[in-house]
Amino acid sequence: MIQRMAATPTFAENNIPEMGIASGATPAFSPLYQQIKSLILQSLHRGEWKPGEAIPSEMDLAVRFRVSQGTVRKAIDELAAENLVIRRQGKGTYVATHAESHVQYRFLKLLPDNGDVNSEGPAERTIIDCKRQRASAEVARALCLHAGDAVLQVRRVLSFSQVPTILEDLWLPGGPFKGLTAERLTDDRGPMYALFEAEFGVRMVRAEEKIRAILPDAAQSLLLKVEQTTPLLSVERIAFTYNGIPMELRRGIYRTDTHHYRNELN
Amino acid sequence: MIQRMAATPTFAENNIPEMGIASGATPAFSPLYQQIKSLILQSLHRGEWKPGEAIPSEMDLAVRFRVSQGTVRKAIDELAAENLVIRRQGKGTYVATHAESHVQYRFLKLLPDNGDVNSEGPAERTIIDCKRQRASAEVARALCLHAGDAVLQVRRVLSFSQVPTILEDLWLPGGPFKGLTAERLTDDRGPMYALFEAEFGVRMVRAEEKIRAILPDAAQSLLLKVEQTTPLLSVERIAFTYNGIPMELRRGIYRTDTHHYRNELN
DNA sequence: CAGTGGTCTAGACCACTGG
DNA sequence: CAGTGGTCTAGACCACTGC
Repeated sequence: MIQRMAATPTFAENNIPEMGIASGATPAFSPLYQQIKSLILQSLHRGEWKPGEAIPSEMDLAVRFRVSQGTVRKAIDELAAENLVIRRQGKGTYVATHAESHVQYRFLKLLPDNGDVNSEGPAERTIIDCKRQRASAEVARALCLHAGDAVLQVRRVLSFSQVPTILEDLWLPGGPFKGLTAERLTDDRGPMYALFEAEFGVRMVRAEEKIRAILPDAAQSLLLKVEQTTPLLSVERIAFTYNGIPMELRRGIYRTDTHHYRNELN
Repeated sequence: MIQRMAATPTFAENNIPEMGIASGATPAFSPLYQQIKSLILQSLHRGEWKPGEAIPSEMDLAVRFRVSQGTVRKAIDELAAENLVIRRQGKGTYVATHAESHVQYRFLKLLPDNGDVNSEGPAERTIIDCKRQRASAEVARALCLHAGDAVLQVRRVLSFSQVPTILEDLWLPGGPFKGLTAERLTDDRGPMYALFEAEFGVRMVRAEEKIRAILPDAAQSLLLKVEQTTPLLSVERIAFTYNGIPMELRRGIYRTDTHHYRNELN
């Protein structure tokens, strides 16, 4: 239900029954373009347009929502700023994807010390483990599940130029990722998040990381082939889908003698 | 020199001689609002409006630059998105400042593990050293100076609840920071970047950090009161002013047993 | 060429602030 | 109340894409 601020000359008291927003109590007022934005967001979440596909043109959306093109434009501007959508002049607006994103590995901030990302080629990936489990209290909290719920745990190593550099443990909610196997992961090339989109319809949109310095335990030092006295970067990530629902807990351990974690502050 | 895309009905071939952009060869075409944005940027850089002050209203700027309010608006939108300026409805648009920013310590991403920032109170700061020096090759490169140029080096410790948690070394270009002394730093309360604004007219706008895990050397472990076997976070920061000129090199060493470095990915 | 996003304008009205 | 930023519309034209 779209609410207008007040009577406007052309569309006084105009409302569209666009897919009911649960139709509960009318939410606190928000600007038209925000309402449009969240309608588009719902369509993205619902999979009306898949990653990589074009969404309708601004004019089409304006007609559909019965607002001016400028209002749709402002909504899409925000979605583009949040990397949910990509505008291509002369072509259209496309649903962002982790595949062919050309900023592949968008969430991986580890770079080689000699800035050239291409010098080392793509990461070699080794799946060490992929098993179904019950969520520990800690994992359940991070993923908004109940302790004991089914989760998938994956462990893998990423190597650059044959040097094992990253050891990662992932926990994924069992429901959305039903059917994920070690083979599926091993066979795949390209970012893991691209596979999640294509196979499970789960698109990661935003993430939070907590970073610490640690020493590896015995198993970790073995897998990364470093001494147990080598300080390593511990990176705990929670990744979210469209509606801010956490869909992945990831604990990475990074070697930082030849690489570094790069961050930009604004 | 403002260049318009082509003849527009009202302002055909209209140009303003607003403060010459070095007047060199006309730069490749850019949209009007980008030109306005960079004119405003120059005024900020030049100090026409100081941090915390209001800039002219959108209407005033529109008149001054002879464009419509909407175009000025779009320019200011981008400046606001980059945190260079803050909009306050009903009041005006203000030059952003590190003082009273209410997101104080905007660039400090270290948080206590029990999310509550207020539980530990403000950081206690101890200046250990502040001396004039000649830039090493490495420092010179980071600050775009020549090796041997005058730089200021500062070393300080930040403690939370009496626990020394951060050890920082700073290098600042000698020119812009002429007159900075240990006393000036010690007497000051509030963020260091706020002092830089107020006393030296240097506003930090953006920064890049390289993060690694390290073990402290003898001096560092002494100052932070940790064993030399305790892994610590090494954070190397280069901070930039308006025009992307590097004005600070900072090497921080963070304890991460009670705190963590928090990052958001989009 | 038609269709898309990108820029620019002009004008109306709203919401908020402070005197 | 006047002045500010915030929203919304309508319409013109530009730049780019692909047929």
